[in-house]
Amino acid sequence: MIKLYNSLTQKKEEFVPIQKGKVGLYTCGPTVYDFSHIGNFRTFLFEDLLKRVLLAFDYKVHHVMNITDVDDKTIKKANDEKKELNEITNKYTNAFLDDSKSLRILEADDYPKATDHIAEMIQMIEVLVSKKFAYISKDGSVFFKISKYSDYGRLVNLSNSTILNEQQLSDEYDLDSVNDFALWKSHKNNDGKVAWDSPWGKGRPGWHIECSAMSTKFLGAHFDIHCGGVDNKFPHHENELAQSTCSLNTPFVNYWLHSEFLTVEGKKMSKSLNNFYIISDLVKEGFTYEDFRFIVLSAHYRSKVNFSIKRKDEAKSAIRRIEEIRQRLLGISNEVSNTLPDVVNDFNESLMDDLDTPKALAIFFNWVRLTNQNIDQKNISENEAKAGNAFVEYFNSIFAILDSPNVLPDEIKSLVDSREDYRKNKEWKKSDSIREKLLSLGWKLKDTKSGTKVTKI
RNA sequence: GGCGUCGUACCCAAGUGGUCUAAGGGAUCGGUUUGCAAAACCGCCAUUCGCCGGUUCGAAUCCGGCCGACGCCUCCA
Repeated sequence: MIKLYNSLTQKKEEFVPIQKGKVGLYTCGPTVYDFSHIGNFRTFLFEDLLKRVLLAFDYKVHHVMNITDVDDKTIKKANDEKKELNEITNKYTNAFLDDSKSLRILEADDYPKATDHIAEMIQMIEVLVSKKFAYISKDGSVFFKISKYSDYGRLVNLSNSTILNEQQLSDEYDLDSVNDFALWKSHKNNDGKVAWDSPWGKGRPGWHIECSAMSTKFLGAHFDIHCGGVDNKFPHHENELAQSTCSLNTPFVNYWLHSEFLTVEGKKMSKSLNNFYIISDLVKEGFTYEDFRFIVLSAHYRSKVNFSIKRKDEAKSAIRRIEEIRQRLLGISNEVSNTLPDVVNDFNESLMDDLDTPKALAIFFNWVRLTNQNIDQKNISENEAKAGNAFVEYFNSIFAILDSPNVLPDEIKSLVDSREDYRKNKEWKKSDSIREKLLSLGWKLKDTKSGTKVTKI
C-alpha cells in the first residue's frame, strides 16, 4: 500500500484511488512566459517520480498537466517584446516540453492550455455567480467571495475568520474582502488584444479558474491527486479547491501533494543573487540531465534539496557506480530474468513510504556493494546476475538516470583494438598513449579479466 | 504578527521512542588488486544527531526554552 503525505490533512495517508487500479493525476504546469528554471523542474521531477512509482505498482495513471498561457506575466512579456501573446507562449511551451523530454520526464496524457478552455471557465464562473459564491464588481470583473465558503484556508491551516480579519482595506479594490480573488478580470488597456467575450463583458480569466475548469474536464469533478510546489498551496490551490467545491458540490481532490523548494547553495534561487539556473545553464556547466535528476532524487521531495554546481561530480560518480555494476552483471549474463532479488522488497517499501527516494537509493547502493563483493569473489550465479539485471532495470524505471548502453563508433573500436595488440606485446608506452588519446576523445578504458571495457564519459 | 518547516560527519542525505556505539552516496587518506591505470573490494571517516533543560528503564527521535536557517500569509515550483 502506497502512503502519501496529504497536505489537506497534514499526515501520511494510505493511498486509495477512487476507482480501483486507476489514478487521476493533475499537476500544475508551467506559466509559459519564460524558460522554466531548475526549481520548477524540481517539482516536475517530483511529479514524474510519483507517476513512475504509481505505474510501477500497476496503476493506470491519467496524467493532466496544464499550460498557463494567459496571465499577467505572459501578457507583460508579450507587451515588453512587442509580440503576439501566442508567439511568446508557443516559444516557451516548446522549450518546456523539450526540457521535460531531455530530463526524461514522462509525457502527460494531456497538456490543456488555458486559452483553449475559456468557455469551460466562463461556465464554471456562471455557476458560482448563480450560487452566490461569486459577485460582479463595477468594472465587470467577477470575484469569489471567500466568506461564503467556510472551509476556506484549510490547505494552509488558516481559518476563514483569520483570513477575513486580516485586511480591512477593501474599498479601493471594490471588493467585499481583499482576500476575495478574481475569477474573471475585466479588460484593461495593458491587456491589448488579449480578451474574450463573457456574460460580464470583455475580459480574461483569473489565474486559478483554469485549473478548476480543466482538471474537471479531463479528470472529472472528483479525482485522486493534485500536485504542485509548496508555494502553490496558497493561494492557488486553496482557491481552486474553493471554486471547484462550491461549483460542483463534490470533494474535488482526495490527495494534495506538494514538493519543497530547491535551494542553490542554501538560498532560494533569485536572479539578484545570481544563483538562478535554467536547464540549459546546467548543460553549459557540464551537467547531464541525469546528473540533475540524481541530485533532485537524492533528497526527499518534502525537504529542500540543495543544488550546487559543486555537486556535479558527486552525481557523476554515483551514476558511474551504478553504470559499473550494470556492466559487470551484463558481462556475466545479458539476460534479464522475471524475478528480482529479495532486496527489491525493501526498495519498494521505501518508495511506498511517501516516495522515500534517499532511502531507496541507500538500499540500492547497499545491494550494489554486496553484489560487487560477490562478483569479486566469483560467488555469483548466472541466475543471480539475471535477477541483478532485472533489478538495475527496475531501478532505472523509477530513477531514470542510466543511459542506454554505448555503441562504439568504428574509429574508437579500431583504436581500442590496436591498443589491445600493443598490450599483448607488452608495448606499454604505445598502449598507454592510445589510452590517453581515447580519454581525450571522451572514452574511458578499463582492462578487466574479461577484456577491455570502454565507457563514454 | 499569524501559520508552518528545518538544523544529523568535510559535502549531500535517510532515520523520528529500544534492532542507532546513526543508513547510503560523494570527497580525502591507507590497503588489496592491476604491467601501470581504471573499476571493484577492505579499512579510516558522528559514543554522536544546533544548544540547554525535562519526560522516560531508555531520546537524534517526545515536551519546554534558547540560538540559527527557511517558506507561506494574493498570482513565486
